[in-house]
Amino acid sequence: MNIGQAAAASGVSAKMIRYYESIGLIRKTVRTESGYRVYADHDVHTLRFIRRARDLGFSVEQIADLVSLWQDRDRASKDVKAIALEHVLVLERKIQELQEMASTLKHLARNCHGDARPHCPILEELANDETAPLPVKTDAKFGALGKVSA
Amino acid sequence: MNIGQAAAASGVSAKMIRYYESIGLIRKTVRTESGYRVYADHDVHTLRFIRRARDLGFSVEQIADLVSLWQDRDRASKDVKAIALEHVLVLERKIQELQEMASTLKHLARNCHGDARPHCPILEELANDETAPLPVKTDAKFGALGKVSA
DNA sequence: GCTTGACCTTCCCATCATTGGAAGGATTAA
DNA sequence: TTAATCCTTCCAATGATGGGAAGGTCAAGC
Repeated sequence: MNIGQAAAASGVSAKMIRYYESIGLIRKTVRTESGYRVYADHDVHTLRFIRRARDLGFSVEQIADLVSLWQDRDRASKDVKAIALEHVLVLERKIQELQEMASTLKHLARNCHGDARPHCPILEELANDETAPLPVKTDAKFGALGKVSA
Repeated sequence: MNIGQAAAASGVSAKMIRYYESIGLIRKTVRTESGYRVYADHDVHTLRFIRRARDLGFSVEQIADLVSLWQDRDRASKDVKAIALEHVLVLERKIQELQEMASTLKHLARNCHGDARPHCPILEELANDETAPLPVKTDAKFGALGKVSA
């Protein structure tokens, strides 16, 4: 099986298969005399596993861990579960972040007439200086006020 | 005001201020004789606006639109509202995607003992070939079966 | 056998917003 | 004067993916 067929059979693009090989997520395959990569059914099986994990939002690094646990007959299921639950936490943190953005925006939009007039609470809120930004990297080591005399 | 002070006052890092300038999101500032960028209060105000928009997840491109609407006294609030609501849609789509991932994973994790034994429904599901992947770019133009005879 | 088109190879570039760091000049306080 | 701090520009990296060029290979049809 060539890479294109493996791609179609696994749902992982040929580009990504080569990439996964280059970063060591999957092993280098046998090549034909002319240099074409050759894949067997079990390679496609692995690619499908990777594809499913990717669809669940796992990072390539986590996928590498999952693949190696998958191929380890003596794995402990708690190791797999730990990766999954850690990822759930990340997902839920992200979800909450996005929900906060969305609800703020919906609130602002609800109060915006959305007509031809210029008055707009959305812009007003964005321009609102009362909303203090958190500290941030400034390039300067002691912030806007200079070094506080110790 | 130097860039570091503008950064501390706005919550946008000096690095990003330079970047925003380079891509044209903000105007080039006056410089001192020695080349230091000089910022005024209204620049900080703009940077805070940008920072607030960024915190709400707007892309730089959208922020550029918002800034220009903000500075246009004759804007129509519907133009602002359209950008905001479009972004809400994107956010909600993303939220749903992440929620599906999280709920699948939680379901799988609930059924995984998470002990020292190797049996693991999480890995089983990832390895499940029944879950058909969607079509994907393969590098090949006619998929795994070759060109269908027309 | 030769042409053609589909397929493969490697290599480089772009994305998006952001950070890191190097090399070197400017400013400022002690 | 010196040392610390800040500024400058430029280059690189992130993560996962796609785009595309330049060129070699393979299979089908004439």
